[in-house]
Amino acid sequence: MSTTQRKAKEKEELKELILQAAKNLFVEKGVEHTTMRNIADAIQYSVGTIYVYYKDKNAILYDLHSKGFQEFNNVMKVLMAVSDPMERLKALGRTYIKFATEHTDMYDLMFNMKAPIEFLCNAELDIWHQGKSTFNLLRTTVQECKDQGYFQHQDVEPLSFAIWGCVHGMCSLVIRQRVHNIGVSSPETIIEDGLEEFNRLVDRK
Amino acid sequence: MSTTQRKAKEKEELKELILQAAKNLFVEKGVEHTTMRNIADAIQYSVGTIYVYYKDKNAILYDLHSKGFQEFNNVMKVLMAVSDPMERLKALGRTYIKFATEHTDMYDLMFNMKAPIEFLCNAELDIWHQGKSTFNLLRTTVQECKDQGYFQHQDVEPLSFAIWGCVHGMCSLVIRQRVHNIGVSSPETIIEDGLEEFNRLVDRK
DNA sequence: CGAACTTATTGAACATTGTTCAATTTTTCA
DNA sequence: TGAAAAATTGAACAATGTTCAATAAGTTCG
Repeated sequence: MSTTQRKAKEKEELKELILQAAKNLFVEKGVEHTTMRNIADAIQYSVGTIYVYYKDKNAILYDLHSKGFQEFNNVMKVLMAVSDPMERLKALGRTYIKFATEHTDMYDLMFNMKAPIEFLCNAELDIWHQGKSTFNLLRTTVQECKDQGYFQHQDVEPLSFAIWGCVHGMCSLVIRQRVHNIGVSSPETIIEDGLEEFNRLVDRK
Repeated sequence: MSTTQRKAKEKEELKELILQAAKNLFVEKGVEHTTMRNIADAIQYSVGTIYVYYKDKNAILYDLHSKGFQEFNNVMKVLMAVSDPMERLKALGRTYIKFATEHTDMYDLMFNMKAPIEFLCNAELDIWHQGKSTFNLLRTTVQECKDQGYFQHQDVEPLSFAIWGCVHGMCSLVIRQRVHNIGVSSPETIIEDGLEEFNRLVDRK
């Protein structure tokens, strides 16, 4: 069976090679300015080969999207070690922003682009597990804050969504360039400053 | 001069015709699934004619984006009549969400899509006036809340940005389908519920 | 070893896009 | 009316995602 195993491994390796080449090109020149032929050239294979390993361009995008969430999830999960829930909540926000600003293109792909979700819908996967589990980290943390006397008379799930929305919204507005040239005093640090003020709203019993 | 005036008026009318046809098609089948030929067919002109009135597809998108902001601005400006600033702040949020959920495609174009901003950058317009003036409505309202004793020790500009981010983020997550199939209990009303909880965070002295 | 069979790879070909521009039609006005 | 100006056309182009018959490489077994 060693040959079939080796074959399978080689196939996986080539698939990974395609994925990484695609990622590099996407980061370098943007998703919509990267062609299938570009990817093929980068790995020194012909266009046709890519279609053996991926159904279409969206499939590559979805795979990248998945890998991104895996990593994102891991980064966030580490923070569950912070015992104080309010501290943890703040840390989740900081880490989220750090990820978004350091991996702009990945973040865009994960949270803004339509392609990966279209692929997901076409594939008829009715639950988006990765998104669900990341959101659960937040929901759990907010619940624990509530247990400690924060957020009295507040509903955990909608509140968690609002918090997620706030952090995501700030990142999204900056990434999608809706804050540039708008007359904001410090565009470089506006997200961090925004988070600081948001934390002040949240950290009250 | 009546002929030249009429000519100018006719040109404007045709430009508007193109714009409305484009908008209808965009709403109907999505921006990226609407072709220039589709727009031409809809208005019973040939493709070439469109290019007399618009430099390229992005120019149409930008024009639509501008018109959208004009309307958005008008809707929001009305709320400045609400004298109590905290009430006004909440009304701004509600109205923002209403606009976003009722004109999904327009909102997407205005706040998420890259094309209009790319056009803006290429045109070397260094200030995005419409975005600026809408943000100022929010900033002014937050400032007035502060004058009334809310948001003590908070910085108005970053706080305004955080508030904007929260509302935008929730809308964006829903529109871009990042909340579907995630296990949230009430996806239909999640934005409104989220806003309600956010308002509870904000409405404390 | 080598022939039959399986798998992997290729790249020309296709349909569809945004965009251009020389040719054609329509309008203007002295 | 007829020549100049303006408006409109649609075939043609380059670039894109995608397909698939043809080719090459690898595997198996007598």
